[in-house]
Amino acid sequence: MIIIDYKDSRPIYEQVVDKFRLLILNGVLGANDKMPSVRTLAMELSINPNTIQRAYAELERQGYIYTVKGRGNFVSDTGSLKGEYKEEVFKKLDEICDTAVKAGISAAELTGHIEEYMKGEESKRS
Amino acid sequence: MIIIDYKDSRPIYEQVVDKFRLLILNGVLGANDKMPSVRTLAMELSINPNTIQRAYAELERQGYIYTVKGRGNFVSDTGSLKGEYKEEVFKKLDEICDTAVKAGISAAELTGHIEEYMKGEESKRS
Amino acid sequence: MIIIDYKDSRPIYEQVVDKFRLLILNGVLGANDKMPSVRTLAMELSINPNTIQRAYAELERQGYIYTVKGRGNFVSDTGSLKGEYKEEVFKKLDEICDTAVKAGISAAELTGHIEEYMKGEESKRS
Amino acid sequence: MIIIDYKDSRPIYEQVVDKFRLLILNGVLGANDKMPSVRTLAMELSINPNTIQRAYAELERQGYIYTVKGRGNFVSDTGSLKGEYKEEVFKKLDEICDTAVKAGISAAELTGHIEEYMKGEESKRS
DNA sequence: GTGGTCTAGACCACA
DNA sequence: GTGGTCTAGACCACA
Repeated sequence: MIIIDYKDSRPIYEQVVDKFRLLILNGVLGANDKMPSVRTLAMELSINPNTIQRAYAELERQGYIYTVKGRGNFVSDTGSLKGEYKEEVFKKLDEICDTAVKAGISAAELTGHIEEYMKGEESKRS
Repeated sequence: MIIIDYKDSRPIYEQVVDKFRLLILNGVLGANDKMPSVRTLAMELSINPNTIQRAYAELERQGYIYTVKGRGNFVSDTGSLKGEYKEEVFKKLDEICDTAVKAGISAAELTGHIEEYMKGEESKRS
Repeated sequence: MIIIDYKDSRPIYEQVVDKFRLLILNGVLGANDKMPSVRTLAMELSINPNTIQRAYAELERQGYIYTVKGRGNFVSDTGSLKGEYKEEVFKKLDEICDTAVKAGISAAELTGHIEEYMKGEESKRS
Repeated sequence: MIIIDYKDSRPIYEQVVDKFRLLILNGVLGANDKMPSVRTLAMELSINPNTIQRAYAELERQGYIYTVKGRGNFVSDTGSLKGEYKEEVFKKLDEICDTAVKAGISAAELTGHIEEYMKGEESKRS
């Protein structure tokens, strides 16, 4: 379900956070589903439990999961999360576009590329 | 000419690199212009000279500047750089869009947002 | 009668204790009333019986209930309990106010806020 | 400057966070002041550096400090923080008052006690 | 069994 | 020197 990319420069705990965010946002993990236990997942991924712990703590802080002491971690209601995630994505896009324009790339080139790319992806999936 | 944002989480050398890339790409610094000396710039920004050194090394590695021993650093021909920079930006955009789609955000929302945003920016500048 | 909030970060046994303390203090449960049996309540709330056991032990320790072997748990006389509870609340309030003042919030702001808030609550109930 | 209370049930990292929040909010530590280095503070308090690290990470997340890689941690502008802290305190007070009222303590008793207490504290300081 | 905290110690990026 | 990440391993509270 989750694969760590050791060549990725991002820290492991962040990769774990991102993987679970996707799984939760697109409904693979539904509200109140039980997350794998810290120890189990640590074993599965051959990662130290502390690292998983940190990822789960971050997921909880962001509202993706909640902890019941002695029982485990569970997925929260996805309700407002999708909106927040969208804002996050939009903000990243805006920043990239801003600096791109400053570097002399035209707005038309940027929007053109994205539309092109998304069409390509769409046709791949269909 | 260059301002460091200490509250930015990115390392200082990376901020310096990015600032110069923009200055070179949009022509503020032209081909064969002399870069400020490592020591001077370090003093100006109250930064460790090692950090500037590292930024310059990175700029040279990416082909934005070249070094003449004993004389200093100079801006390269911008020729191919703009194309490479564009590729870099496009790649970043594609990655963000990919994960966004995986999280359940539709392609239409993404392209829609970007077009909207770029139009807003364009009208601000005009 | 009792609802557990799994998203609450406090341990379950503590939530159970607090709920019963309120029920006893405001008279919903009167002196010598029988408490639900450990097993029954555990079933009702889908909670581990050990957890209820622990909550009851804590309630007994604080004097809110007493145990009769073989017969069950019963509510104590509320007599002195209300006074103790009040002390407890006052102590918590004092601590919060102390640190607030240390952080630079004025005493007037604190008392002002509380009066304001209580008036609002009072009017809601009437 | 900072003292850990091992009898306090709260985790060490949380105590460190709270101590620094007070120092920053009431101006003992001003904007852009350097925080003690993780290692130094760890030595001083005979605490593991990881624990300090965690406290600092939390302080950064809450906006009290910012990190400059390779340089250290620095105090942020206190501007909006005081307002947020006040909200936090008010929320805690409201919750306590709510449950107190549910337990049968009158609003008048609560506000009366606080006013009384704050007056007492005020006269101590003057 | 489940998560939370902490220590000891290592290694890395950055300045 | 400074912070950031990670491992190994221990101990505790809670269910």
